[in-house]
Amino acid sequence: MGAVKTRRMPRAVREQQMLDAAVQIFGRRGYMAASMDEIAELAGVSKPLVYLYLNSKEDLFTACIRREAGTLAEAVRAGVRPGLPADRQLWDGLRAFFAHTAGHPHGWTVLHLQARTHGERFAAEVAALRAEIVAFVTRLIAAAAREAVPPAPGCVRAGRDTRDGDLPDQEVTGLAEALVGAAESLAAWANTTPGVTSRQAAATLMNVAWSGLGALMEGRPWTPPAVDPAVS
Amino acid sequence: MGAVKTRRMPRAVREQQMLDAAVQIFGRRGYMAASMDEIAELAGVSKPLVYLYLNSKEDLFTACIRREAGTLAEAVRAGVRPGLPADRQLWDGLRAFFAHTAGHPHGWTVLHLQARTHGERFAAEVAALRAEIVAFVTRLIAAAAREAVPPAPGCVRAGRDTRDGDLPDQEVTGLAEALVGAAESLAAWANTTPGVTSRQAAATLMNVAWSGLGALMEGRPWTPPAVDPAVS
Amino acid sequence: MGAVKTRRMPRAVREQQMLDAAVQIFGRRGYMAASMDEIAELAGVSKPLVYLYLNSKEDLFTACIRREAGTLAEAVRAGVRPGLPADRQLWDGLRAFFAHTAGHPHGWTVLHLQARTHGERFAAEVAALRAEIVAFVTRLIAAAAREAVPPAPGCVRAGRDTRDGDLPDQEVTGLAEALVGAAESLAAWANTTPGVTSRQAAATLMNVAWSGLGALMEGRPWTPPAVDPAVS
Amino acid sequence: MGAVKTRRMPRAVREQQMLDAAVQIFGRRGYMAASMDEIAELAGVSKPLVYLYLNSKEDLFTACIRREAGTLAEAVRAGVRPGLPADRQLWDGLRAFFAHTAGHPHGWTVLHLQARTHGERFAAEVAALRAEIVAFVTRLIAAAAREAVPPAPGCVRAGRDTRDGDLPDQEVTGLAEALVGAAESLAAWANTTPGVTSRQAAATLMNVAWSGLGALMEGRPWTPPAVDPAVS
DNA sequence: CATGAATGAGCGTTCATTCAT
DNA sequence: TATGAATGAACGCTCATTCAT
Repeated sequence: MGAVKTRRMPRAVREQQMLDAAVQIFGRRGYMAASMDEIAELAGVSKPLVYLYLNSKEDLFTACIRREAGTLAEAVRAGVRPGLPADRQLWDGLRAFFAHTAGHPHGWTVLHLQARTHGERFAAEVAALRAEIVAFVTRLIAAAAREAVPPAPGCVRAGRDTRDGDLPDQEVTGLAEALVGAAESLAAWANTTPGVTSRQAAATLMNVAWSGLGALMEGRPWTPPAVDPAVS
Repeated sequence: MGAVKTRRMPRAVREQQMLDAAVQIFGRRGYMAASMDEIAELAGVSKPLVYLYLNSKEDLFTACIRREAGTLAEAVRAGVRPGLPADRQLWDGLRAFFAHTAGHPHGWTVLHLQARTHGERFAAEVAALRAEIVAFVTRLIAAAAREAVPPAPGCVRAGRDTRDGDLPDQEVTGLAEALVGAAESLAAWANTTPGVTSRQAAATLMNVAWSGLGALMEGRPWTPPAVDPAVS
Repeated sequence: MGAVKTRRMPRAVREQQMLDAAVQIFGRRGYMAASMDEIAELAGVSKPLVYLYLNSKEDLFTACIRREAGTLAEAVRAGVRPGLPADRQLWDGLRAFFAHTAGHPHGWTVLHLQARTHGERFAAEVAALRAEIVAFVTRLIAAAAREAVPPAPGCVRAGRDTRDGDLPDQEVTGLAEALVGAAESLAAWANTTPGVTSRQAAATLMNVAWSGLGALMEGRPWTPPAVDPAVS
Repeated sequence: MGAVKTRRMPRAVREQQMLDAAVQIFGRRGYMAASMDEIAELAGVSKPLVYLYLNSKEDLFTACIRREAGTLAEAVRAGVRPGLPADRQLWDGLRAFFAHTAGHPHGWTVLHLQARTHGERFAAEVAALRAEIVAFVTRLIAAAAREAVPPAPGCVRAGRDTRDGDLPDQEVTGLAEALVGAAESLAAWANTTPGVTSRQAAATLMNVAWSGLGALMEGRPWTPPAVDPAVS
């Protein structure tokens, strides 16, 4: 392990090596437990060079987060073709997401666990990525609602108006949050459970999510029990 | 701030004070950034006493995790009445889960973020809790399937056999994982987004999840597109 | 060298040992070149203890400056008896000053050289001491002027009014500055030149200074040549 | 800021640019806090070139000291015309000294503060300059004594023989030391106190010093009190 | 002549942990 | 029971200095 000691590399290359090493160490040990010494050694350079190029531990961590967030977002974006129906887009996005996280476990750990655990400054970096994905999912849900709506012109389903605005914004966001959380959870599960492919994980999620959304939008929601006064 | 300085407390009480302080500090600062000095000070005792009772930082953290996992599990257990229908049990469990995490933010942070980011040793502790919850949800899903299946004896739904075993174990576990992940994500969302109550979060989740499960078990799953040979 | 390793000392004692060591090292190496390691070793304690008691290198240096400035000021104050004539007070003050600086060379170096060379923050600390001494000298000069004035009641010397206000404030301050600077210079000279006692140094300075002041106050100043237009 | 980037300069010029930059940085930050990076950048050259021309930080600092000492000495020398009376020579020398230090504050800081605070090696460099100035002043005092002595042939002043040898060498040196110290102190005072010109500072010093010397040489010294046996 | 790339060595600071009382 | 006193070990960061081109 540890890059072959090749001297005199151009700066850009060295920087990527350092980021590779840093993502690995940060993913394994966590931000605080990771030592710059270990990162430098794994990158095959001396510590001062890491500081020369990346300034500080904080900046290095931020650079890791940005790079990993960028490649993950790009992977999902590349997996989705905008023209297709909403369910197909979601399916493709999920497949790309599971595939990328499975292929970059350290990067995923950095984004999913480490960045959110060590200070607002880092959490904010990932929050942008998450917000982008949640927005993407939100758009798909809205699109699905629109596609699903016009069953019969003039038809009104049981006491509910079923135009797009059928689902309040906040509920849509909540649904997107739930879906993203489920996906994150399944990614970890699929990546650590032998015998589960990322395709199966995606299928499982689509199954429950898309059907649930359909039922929801067709006006067949699950009804909570009347408020139990003892629990509020 | 900090417990009132009362001398000569029985050991059990002192230990709880220390754990209270530790959970708070670990939750606020994270495992590594938390200092034994600060914990001892907040607990109102001297540092050697912390070591006398709890041996080391690792052991102290483990004790925190165990206690918080125990109280969370107990809260969920207490919220559910076994005799009721599966959907009601799930609803009650979710409500209890959201309520407890909202009421113990430091404890929840310790379990959800800190314990999973600082070494296998701690992650394993929470994994046990998560496994218990996933198992609980898995049982409910299975029960729901059983309840849903025999709608009319002799009825056979479109080409699929719809007994319990209809859904393979692995898929059920996957569904449970997804549901738990969605719940975790929604807990964070509801706890940090103003205007969203934990009840609404629970309702949103039940809506999509239960409807989705119903559709699944009635043999109307979402069908993935045929494998695109170009992407595998 | 280095205190005998005596364990478990009360805090106040240890702090003085640390300050002793720090003054010595700071005096010898300068603020920046002094290492906390060396100071701790000379004090006979571990480095963390130095930080526990004195917080940081800056604070340690400040503490050194304050202590040395305090003892020097105290020594001068103790050497002067307020009731005596101005020349006697100045003489006693000089003797005390030379004696103290000769007896505490490291402390004097810290005050005179190091503190003024390493940042405004430290310079300001010594400035207070210096201001006190300059003020003391200023008072003596003014007193001398008052004593010298009434040679004959009604007598007016050549075109100059010879009350106290005779010498403008700024000039008095300048004189005090000059005298203090001369004293500092002579202290270094006497302390490093073999065969020169601090008594001789004091006598030399009194000789020129007091006579000069006398001449000045009697209205026989040295007259600068007319302004040479070539030099401005 | 920083020299315009002009390539291919002759070595001598480049060296001067480096020394200019170094004096400025050393003066501002102090010897240890000054970084070769900053100096090279301010000089507009790359760091290896600084090492190529000036070997090391120590050598660079030494070169700075030598150059600044040289220009200061030269300025004083140029300000004094040997044929004139001693008091006029001293006055001119002081004026030149104050003017040069005021005009080269970084250089003066390097000589007066930095060089004396960072090791014998550098202190010795400035000591040479100081010795030269002290020697110059010593000569002037001696000349003044000679001028002052033969006021009236045959005249003998109160019990003291007043030829040149009247003042022992050591005392003359001490006087010169005092005067130089006073000048240094006044230079700092005049350069930092608004409303005080270097001309006033010089006048103040001449006033007290020359009158004092005069009184001294005319055999009217200040007499120290009898040794107080209690104090030694 | 000039520089981008690279490092050995060391420093200020902190922290979990223990001893002696 | 409880604590003031003390430390070994490590970490983030910087800097003077040198290759290789």
